[in-house]
Amino acid sequence: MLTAKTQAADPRKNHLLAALPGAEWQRWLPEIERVELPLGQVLYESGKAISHIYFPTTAIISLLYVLENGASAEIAVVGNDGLVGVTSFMGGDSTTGRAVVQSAGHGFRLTAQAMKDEFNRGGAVMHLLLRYTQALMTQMSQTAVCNRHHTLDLQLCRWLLLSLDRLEGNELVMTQELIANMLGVRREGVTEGATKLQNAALIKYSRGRITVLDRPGLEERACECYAVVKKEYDRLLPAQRPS
Amino acid sequence: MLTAKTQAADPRKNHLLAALPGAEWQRWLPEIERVELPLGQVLYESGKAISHIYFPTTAIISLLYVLENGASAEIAVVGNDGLVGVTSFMGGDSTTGRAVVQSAGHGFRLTAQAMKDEFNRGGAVMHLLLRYTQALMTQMSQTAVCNRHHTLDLQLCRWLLLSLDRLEGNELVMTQELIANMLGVRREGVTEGATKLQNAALIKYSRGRITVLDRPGLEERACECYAVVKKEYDRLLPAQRPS
DNA sequence: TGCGCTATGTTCGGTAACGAACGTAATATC
DNA sequence: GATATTACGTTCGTTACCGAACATAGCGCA
Repeated sequence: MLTAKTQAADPRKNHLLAALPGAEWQRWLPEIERVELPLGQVLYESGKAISHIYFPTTAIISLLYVLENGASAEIAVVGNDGLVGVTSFMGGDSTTGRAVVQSAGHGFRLTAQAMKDEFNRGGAVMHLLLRYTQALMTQMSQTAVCNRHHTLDLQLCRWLLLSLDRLEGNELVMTQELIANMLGVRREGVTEGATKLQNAALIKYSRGRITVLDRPGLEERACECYAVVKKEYDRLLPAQRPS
Repeated sequence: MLTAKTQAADPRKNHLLAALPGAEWQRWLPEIERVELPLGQVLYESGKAISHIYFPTTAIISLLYVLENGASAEIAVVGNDGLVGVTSFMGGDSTTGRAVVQSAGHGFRLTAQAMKDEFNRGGAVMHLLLRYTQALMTQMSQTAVCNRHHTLDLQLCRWLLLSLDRLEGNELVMTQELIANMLGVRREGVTEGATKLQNAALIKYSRGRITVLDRPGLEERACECYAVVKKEYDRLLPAQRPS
């Protein structure tokens, strides 16, 4: 019998969980645990062992790196398209980065050990996880290049689109300050960029709520980086429902 | 009987090959092929299927990304510490990046299919390759952050050290033009940075030959990024000789 | 209703890197 | 030994972003 709660939070909203073959899905079901992911929560910290792997459904997680002087930059973003904690099955147990909830919501989690065991069974699950990891590497590469060559305006468009893809609806709940931290720039720079986008009638925002008015226009304005990453995700992780 | 040629190019100069357990090593030996890697050779191209996996011994390979407008940036660098073509066993078959020989030398290669088969046997080899891939991800992350926050001078130090670690001796054969392409900056910027380093008696250079005079000084001057990556490589891939 | 907090807007001087053009010097080629 | 080529050096105006300081405006809450 489905309770209201389980209905409200279907694990299969997460694409990776949804892609599990029937047998694996049955095996995982008792292992996964639903968790709330409030804004700002740190899922793992640089150098520390990872305890759980997270599969976001409605939340968005930022993988970011914090320098000694406190400056930070986002390396990649994970939503219902993926999982947080690839390092568990890659064998490192820890990373040099940090994972933070960038947009509040929910997700499911599995202990790192359970994840490792499932991975080591090999087969379809392993290959799915590896393909996801490669997609993540693509996103990381593109971020590096984008940081180097593209202006803040373009990067802001890319970032908004990446976030939007991982949410329902067309509204983002996040302040310019937060965005600035993610992009590794000053808050004032984001204000400037956001103002331009608002003047162009692409978005509308007020006190931590950004509404996207013209998504095609935003895509038009974004740098190629967004499209490249999206295409690669689609290629590596085609939408699939298990039988 | 060892010929002069095989002596001059021991596959086990590559750390990953050196780390193979005895049984695997015996199985791989007839499969690997020695190749010359001249400056500028492209080992794989964006979007195209990878035919071979390369294990550099004396060459250095740059993984870089080229934007639509021709601008480029290095994502990571691979030498005798690793392999080029993780995408073969990660399942994607192709990448969005490009691999170019940045410093001429030699290496060994394996067909992508053979690599995939070896990987899929699981066990120690698979885990070794995955740990290497994680180390590579660390390098990519750090590059992204470094691109964002550090000045050209610092990045130049980091880059020289990364290259130096993958070569024998203390001399790098590469022009400022090439370095500029790798770092994704103008050649003039590299001239300026290199001049400063030379004035500080850290390096000496002339027409495509850079000699490192004071390596500790260079490390001192580099941003934290170099040390972080090195430490993570050492952690994930401890020097090991198989029994 | 007003107080205070937080989000956003604006300004100003400073700097790192860009883009382009041109100068110089070391090595290669004949 | 003259010339071409390639690598490096220098200059100048421009731009994107920084750092800091300060102004305003929406919103919760007493």
